[in-house]
Order: sequence, then C-alpha cells, then structure tokens
Amino acid sequence: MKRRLRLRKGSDYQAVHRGGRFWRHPLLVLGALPNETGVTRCGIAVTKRLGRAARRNRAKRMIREAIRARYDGIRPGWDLVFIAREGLAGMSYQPVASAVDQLLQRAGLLAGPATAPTVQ
RNA sequence: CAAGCGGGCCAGGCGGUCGCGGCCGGGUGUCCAACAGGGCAGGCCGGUCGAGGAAAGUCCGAACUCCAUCGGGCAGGGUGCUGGGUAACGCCCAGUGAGGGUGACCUCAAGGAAAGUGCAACAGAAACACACCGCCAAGGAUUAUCCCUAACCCUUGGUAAGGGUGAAAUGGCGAGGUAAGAGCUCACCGGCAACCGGGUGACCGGUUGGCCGGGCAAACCCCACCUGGAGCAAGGCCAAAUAGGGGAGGAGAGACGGCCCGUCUCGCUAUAACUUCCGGGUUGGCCGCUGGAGGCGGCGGGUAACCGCCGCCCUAGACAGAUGAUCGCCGCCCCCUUGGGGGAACAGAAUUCGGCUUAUCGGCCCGCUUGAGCC
RNA sequence: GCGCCCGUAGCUCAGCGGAUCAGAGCAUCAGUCUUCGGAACUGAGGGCCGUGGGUUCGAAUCCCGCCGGGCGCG
Repeated sequence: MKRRLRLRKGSDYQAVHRGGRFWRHPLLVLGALPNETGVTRCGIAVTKRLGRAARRNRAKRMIREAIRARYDGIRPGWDLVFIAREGLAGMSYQPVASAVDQLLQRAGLLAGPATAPTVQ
C-alpha cells in the first residue's frame, strides 16, 4: 500500500475518531470519515494488548494485505481507520480478510455496480 | 546396543505471480524559474539489496555526543581465589581450592572473624571463659558393730573422659598416664607456624616445632581495585511561527590565522555586548545513520580465550514505521494409509559494538563416560 | 531510551530486616439470639508468602536470575 494512500498524521486519526462513523466486528472496528481529496486513505491501529512486536506486525500485515486486495473496489474520498481488537491475535489470514469484507459492505463503502450512487 | 556427559552448527530449499521500503540508472507528466535547478514527501520502467540467534529482557561494559570539571580527598555505588585475554567489563580462557557424581563431568560472590561492634529463638549447666547429672579428693554429721571400713547427706575443691540439650559444645581416634581426668605424653589424621623445595601466582609437597581455644561478614564493617552526570527523543543545521517579554550574572565576547601568541569586529558602568534560567511558539525537513574494536578464507604464534600478517567481500537503515498474500516441486514429522490431509518453534531491526540472561519445533556433526552382549 | 514501585487467605492489606509470627478487616460456613430474616455475639475452615536457585543451623524477610502487573521522565 503506497505511502500517499495511508493515514500518516496523528491529527488525521483524531479527526476520524471524533467525526467519523464506526462499524464493529468481533475482530475489527472500522471508522470512516469523508475527506476532500477524492482519494481514500487507510490507517491501521493495533494496541499493545495484542502482544509484542512480532504479533502486532503480523496483525497489521494481514489487515494491510486484505485492504490492498480490495482497494480498487472501495469508493474514493474517505479516510478509513481499521482498529484490531484483541480477538484478532493469533488468527490466520482468511478470517481477517472476511472481517474486512463484512465491514466494508456494512459501511456501504464498496462501489459495487448495483448500489452505486456515485459520491459527488 | 542402552543410559548419559561435554562442545559446535543449522533455523527448510528452489522457482513463478501480485504487492512494500532503501539505493542506483533511464526516460517523462505537471508547477515554479530567464537559465542553472527545484517542488509535487510526484508518477512510470529496469536493476540491486532487504531481520535474528536470540534482533528480546535492558542486567553489565564500551564507542559516540552534550553538560560539568585546577588538583587531590571524602561520601555513595560496584567488584572480590590466581594468572592471562580484551578498547572495556560483573565477560571469556587456563589453572588453584572446596563441594557433588561410579564416571565422562558439573557447581561455587571463593579476600579478612587474635581491628572493632553486633547476632544465634527454643532446648541446654554453659553459645565464650560453662559444672546439671556424673567421676575424684579433703573435711564434717548420721547409720551399720567399738575400730578398720562401707553407704548416704552437707561443705570446699579438682575434672570436660561419660550422660543429657542443641544446627553448633573449644581438634578426631587409639594407647600410655592419673586420685579422677585433661595434647599431660606418644602414634596416625586434621588445622597452625617456621624452614626447605617446586610454581609468574593462587597454591602444592617435605621436614621440624608446639598442642593450637567456635559460627555468621549475600550483619555493620576492614582491606584492595574501579567509578563525574546524562543519553541518538544525545547533539547539530535549516525553514516556519509566536514573542520582541521577565529574573539572575555581567567586562569582556566573537571570528580568522596560527605549535601559547597575533590580527580584525563589537562592547566597556549601562535602556550594557554576552551567558544562563523562566515564559511564549513550532509536532515540518536535513544531518547524526551505518564501512565497523566488520565478516569470510589462508598462513603463523599461543594449551586456550585471543593476537599478528596476507587476500577477498560490502551485507537493512524505516519515521503511523518496509519482509506480506498466493501457487508448484523437493526434503522432514504425524494421521487414515490406492490416493490424500495436516504440521514446522521462539520470535522481528530503530545510534553502533562486546558480553550475560531468558524463550525456542526439530535436525545434523564431533569428542568422551558407564553398563551389557559378541568377536 | 532511562528510572521507580508492587506480587502474602476469595477481596483489601499488615508482618520487612531472621525462629511458636504467617496475622487483621470484609467475605464463607456453623452455633447463640429471633416466629423467620437482618444486625450483634461466639467459633471454625481457608495461604507452595509470584517463580527458580543461593547464603544460613534456620528465609515471607538477605542475595541473584526470571515471570506478571502498575507508574513516572525525556
């Protein structure tokens, strides 16, 4: 995932946290806030409760890979934050990928042809 | 063959596809600019490199940077057999001593207890100068038969052999000796001192002497050695932004050249240069940032740790923080066993090294010990 | 990157410089009281002192190594 498609500032994360909507899943929480750049940027947050460095890196890599595989299907113009919950520690890739799928679908961020009211 | 001891090594391999980070190269979109060039933490293509033996815990030691510092000492902290290795160490190697194991081997903070202070519950007479029961001697009273004598009691004294207490009782054991005993004397053993011999040394061996008077310093302490403080968020540069404020010190400060002195600039009794602290602003960029007490191989020195010389190699440098996803074949382990299915640890760089400690599926190699069988 | 503190009964804590010293309060259980319950009173049970070593005659206590939890500074 390229650097300009990531959330990189603490203030960006705080903006999503304050002004965004949230959807919950046993493994993940998704927060979303529309931005004005026309580009969807994503950020990942993992608490220390998931374990030490190796486990937290593993969680971030799985989430990042799941987003990368679906990025072309996500509507543009949103700031997204994926927060790993404690149940995600030790999971394999497939459940994480389906959790990302469910969250994006419930949030209505998938730009499928059926429901495409084309944001601006 | 079985059981075991010590040491070393590996951390699945090869190849596709889609992605990520650093560096190099190519050409190029757009913006700024007269050009040079730069910005969009630009985009594209190609090449190359891309986690560990512990990267971990942060328990020690250093390098590096800043601050402090005339010199020396005290306090505080640390280390503690000897010799060597090292940049240094609380690490490593080789020895010594003590303890454990049939053995290969393993473990040990292992200086000082006649410098001083302190501690040891309960039990016991006593945990420092100790006599409870004993044993022995002298004197006295009573009883037995008048004496000799014997028993028992009292007083005084001797005695540490025996009993008993305890974790520990002032060397052990045997013989002589004695009123009874006692290193009082003797042999052996243990410890101490002196001398001789060996060793760089810790220490070891021998001879002689004398009979030698406990434990705990991971209790205070004494002795020897080491030790200024902070940490890459160190520290430096640029840009932006706020304020042009307050307190203290204050006669020198800065630059350049240069082997300790010169030259230049600013300032010199104050609304004062300059230094420092507080207050206020900034969460942007760059340097430090990876070539090093570096790896690999050979030769030489050394018992070894390690050192010297020569040759070859360059091997992560991120900043919301790069190694992921998926497929095929081979190798290892497990399960039903045509064929297939499942598993493969502990864990991830963050200034850099040297150690220690801890976590770890499985596998390989070398040396050695004990026991059994066979030749 | 530095620095500090705490792990003792189900819970909250004492015991911190060595031994009949493993304790207190709440909670639990039993009994007394009451028609019943609560309160009160009496009594009982319950602890590898986080873990592994070491020093010592003897360790919750002293020393070392780990594990878990919490806090502070830049």
